[in-house]
Amino acid sequence: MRKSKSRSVERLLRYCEFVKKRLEEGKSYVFSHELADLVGVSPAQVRQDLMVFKIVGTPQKGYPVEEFYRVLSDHLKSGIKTKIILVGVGNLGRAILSYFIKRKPNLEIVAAFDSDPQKTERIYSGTRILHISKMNDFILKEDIKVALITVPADSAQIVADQIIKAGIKCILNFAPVALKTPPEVFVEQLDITLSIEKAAYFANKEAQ
Amino acid sequence: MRKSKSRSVERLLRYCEFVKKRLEEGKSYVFSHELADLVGVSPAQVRQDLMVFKIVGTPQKGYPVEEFYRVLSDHLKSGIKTKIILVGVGNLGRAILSYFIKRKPNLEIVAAFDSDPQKTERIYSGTRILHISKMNDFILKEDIKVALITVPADSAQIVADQIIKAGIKCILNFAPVALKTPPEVFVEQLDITLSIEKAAYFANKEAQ
DNA sequence: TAATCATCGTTAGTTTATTAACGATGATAG
DNA sequence: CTATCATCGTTAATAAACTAACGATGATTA
Ligand SMILES: NC(=O)c1ccc[n+]([C@@H]2O[C@H](COP(=O)([O-])OP(=O)(O)OC[C@H]3O[C@@H](n4cnc5c(N)ncnc54)[C@H](O)[C@@H]3O)[C@@H](O)[C@H]2O)c1
Ligand SMILES: NC(=O)c1ccc[n+]([C@@H]2O[C@H](COP(=O)([O-])OP(=O)(O)OC[C@H]3O[C@@H](n4cnc5c(N)ncnc54)[C@H](O)[C@@H]3O)[C@@H](O)[C@H]2O)c1
Repeated sequence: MRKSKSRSVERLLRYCEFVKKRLEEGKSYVFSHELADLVGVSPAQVRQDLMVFKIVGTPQKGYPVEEFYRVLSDHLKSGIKTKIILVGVGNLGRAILSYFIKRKPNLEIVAAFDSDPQKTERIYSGTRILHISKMNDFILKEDIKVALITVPADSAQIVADQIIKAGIKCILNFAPVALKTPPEVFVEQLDITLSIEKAAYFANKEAQ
Repeated sequence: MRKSKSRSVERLLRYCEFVKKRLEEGKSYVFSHELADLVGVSPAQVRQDLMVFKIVGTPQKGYPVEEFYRVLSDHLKSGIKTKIILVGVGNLGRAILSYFIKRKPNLEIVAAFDSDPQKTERIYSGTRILHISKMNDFILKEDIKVALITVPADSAQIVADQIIKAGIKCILNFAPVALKTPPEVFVEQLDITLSIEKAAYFANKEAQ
């Protein structure tokens, strides 16, 4: 899948959350440099992001928060509740489940799946844990498009194949393997270990 | 900090791990397209990565695994054990602690810190959990350069300021806030929620 | 009144990241 | 023996992401 403007989507999501808070605080305007600080880019980048959506501000007051929020939340569909499943209820999977409960109103982890019968057919942190054998039907019936993969590396590709076949279009993969997927499927890789190794690399470099 | 060639470092780390496995399997050569598949880039990119390190191969056999591993592991300092601390022993912090125990020989989480006295002064999954008040001295005495931040968003900046003052040079931040840090500090942001929101965005877009 | 100022929208330029392309190589097949 | 082939090293081209910079605006200050 084209990841087109993937980074700008990240920023837009953060802007949207921020201006929502502004709105609730009763503030009417926001400056590009405030948003720039929020996400860690230059004000020029922020202005460019907003230009695309024809959100116009004035040099005196900045951008009008209300219109800003309306346009962005409409584009980002932040009103729509997205149903998500999680596959692999291990240490990481449970951490995510317990974090997400009631945290984000527009994201809902509607079920989790595991191959271990000891872990399934119960509720964890408000989420149903079902056996993997029920996954295919569940995805189809509930029309799920987004999945989080938190199974061991060996199983990640197998799981990916299964869920894509069932209709999943967007995957967040925490397993440290590059998934082979058809081009229309969006895959985001979140490799915690790799990130730590990278940090370690720079630490050792800096020290010469 | 200059993130220079951050992406290529990620790939090099994966190549290194892969050729190590090759070596153990007794294979002598590897082709660029095999490495390309591994990390999800073109063979041209792989060849370019290796060119920098003067690792030369032949069109007939590919790249010699032994020299490949020697050069890369030397550059990546994968022999050096990097000491890491973790701050914030919540759900995510504990998941990481239990994952890392004995998993990566060159990375060691030597201690974890928390502000909650109920969670500290004990061992979790083989790692000492100490009270945050002992963090500064620990970083100094043990000469720690890498830290993982897994505290709530409100506390992340405070923690970052503390650890940077104590000497931390590389931070992996799991809290959903952009940290303000001096330019010489390497910060990697791992925002799980943002990644999920991004996936949800693409899922809703695809559906029109 | 006029100078100063921060910030705007926009265009141009820079940096980083990645792929395309091309001549060269030498093993293998006809 | 010669043509074909996959793959090499390398350079050029392209794409993505971001910053710099500039004229414009209008409020504020001198
Ligand atoms: N926990 C961490 O902090 C951490 C850090 C870095 C990377 N990761 C990666 O995240 C993933 C999960 O890590 P973890 O620590 O939670 O592992 P874990 O072993 O605790 O949990 C894995 C879970 O997946 C289940 N599972 C295995 N095969 C399955 C299958 N085919 N279908 C459905 N469920 C299956 C297991 O029963 C288990 O519950 C791994 O790929 C790991 O490499 C985790
Ligand atoms: N758990 C997840 O799956 C998940 C998902 C997305 C984002 N995150 C982010 O990761 C971070 C941790 O998440 P979590 O679910 O583990 O939270 P948590 O509330 O379970 O744990 C946070 C821990 O940090 C400790 N803490 C708080 N302030 C501190 C301070 N100043 N110094 C030291 N320790 C302090 C708390 O005592 C607690 O143990 C959060 O910023 C969260 O937004 C987590």
